[in-house]
Amino acid sequence: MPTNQNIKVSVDAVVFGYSTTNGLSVLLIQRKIAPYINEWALPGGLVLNEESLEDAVKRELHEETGVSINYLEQLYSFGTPNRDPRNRVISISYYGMVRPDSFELMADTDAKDAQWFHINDLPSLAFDHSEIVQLALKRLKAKITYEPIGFELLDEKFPFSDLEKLYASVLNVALDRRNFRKKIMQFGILCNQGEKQQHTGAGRPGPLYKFNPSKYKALKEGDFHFDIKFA
Amino acid sequence: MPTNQNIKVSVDAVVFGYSTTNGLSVLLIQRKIAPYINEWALPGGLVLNEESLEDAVKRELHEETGVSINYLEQLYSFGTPNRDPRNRVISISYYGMVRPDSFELMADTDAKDAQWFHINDLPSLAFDHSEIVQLALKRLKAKITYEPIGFELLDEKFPFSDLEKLYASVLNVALDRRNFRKKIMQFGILCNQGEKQQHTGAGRPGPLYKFNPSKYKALKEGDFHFDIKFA
DNA sequence: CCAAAAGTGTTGGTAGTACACCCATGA
DNA sequence: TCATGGGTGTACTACCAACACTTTTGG
Repeated sequence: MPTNQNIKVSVDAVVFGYSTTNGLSVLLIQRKIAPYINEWALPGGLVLNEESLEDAVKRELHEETGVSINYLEQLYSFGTPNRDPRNRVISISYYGMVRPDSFELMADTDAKDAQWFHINDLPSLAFDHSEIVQLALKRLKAKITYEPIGFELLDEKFPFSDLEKLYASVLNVALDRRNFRKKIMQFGILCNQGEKQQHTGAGRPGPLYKFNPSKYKALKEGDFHFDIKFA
Repeated sequence: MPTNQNIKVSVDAVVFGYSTTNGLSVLLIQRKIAPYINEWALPGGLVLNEESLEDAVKRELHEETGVSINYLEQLYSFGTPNRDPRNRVISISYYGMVRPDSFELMADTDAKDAQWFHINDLPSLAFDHSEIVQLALKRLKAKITYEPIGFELLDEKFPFSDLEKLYASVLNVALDRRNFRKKIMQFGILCNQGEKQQHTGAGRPGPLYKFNPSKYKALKEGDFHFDIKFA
């Protein structure tokens, strides 16, 4: 085995957040060190010798932004020889989701600042990170139609309309309220919590729901398929 | 940037082949060097310093088996700390397809032998390569239902029944001949070559078809979706 | 003329889409 | 009482699944 290989391995995370008021956003850090000093980039960094790839992503993300993630999935590995101007670095990218309100952002280590940016209003990014974000978005849009991952972006208890707005805004389509509700309800993966929405301003308050992962798992064992396709 | 990282980067290829008589197979090499000497493994090896990941896969594949590939796609990156007993090595895996008859296998460099193995009759594999093959198979099954990649496994000109057998054997289901034909033909992505099958033994010979990639591309620009779902 | 594979239509069920009005609440 | 958002049913359409006999060829 030749040992003259000189390539570094890093991980990067595309973390999506969602709020009914602001829509879909991505978590970025402002770099404290060269290259691309002061520019915005994905949280991430070199993998430690004894650490799994997932652990590396979670560690870097926590160090740089203060965010801990629950849903995380590998996206793609980027290895073009000159994507990093210093050495050759391949990046194994991940994407994940959090509820933005559940964390206070705290920049640290290599990051000077950490912020949420709306998906349609991203700054230009360091390295090939724009490409990574676009790929992650594409994957999110696809995945949300055939796996119930949208719930990772909502509060644990949510009114039905939040789910509807989430789908409409992520998929960027207008959808029929009645048909959407019918479909989701048929799956039987939501449980009504018996509570009502509180102080919503105007309008009739609706009940709060909770996603039931064990019910979903049971259904998946059968030949049931979660599948949302609208327009 | 700390430079004490000591991780090597390799690529591995899961190459699928298909023939109407033998069904779906995977290309494996027998290792010439330790660890796992003499055991079967996926073709692959370390990425060179100046080489893209795809180039690395193609090079290793060609060196070790004599096969050149046309369709190739990234699968997943495996990075568990002890997956290689020597050093830490992360592997970026790819999967691809060839028509097995179009190459004579020639083992070389790290490979002592190179052979096709039927997907249901694989030997035990070195490293975590069994896991990689299983993942590739899962992806192939999924992908063949929503992208017309099956053609990569057939001869350029093929009788309709070959396509049908391919789907039946990859997806491992019995499918309705009339409905399958109806669906594929509706897409309009096959062109009849005006030739007939030759010396087929018994039975009525059918016409030969060719996949029309530009027609498919045109359709995809619209809101058309290739989609085969049976049983 | 027999065996093997190719070719071909119709029907019933199911799931998707389109669409409009009433209800509960807060201001 | 008005504005805002929540909640609900039906009819039409389009697609999918099931199903069997005839045709062409080689032996």
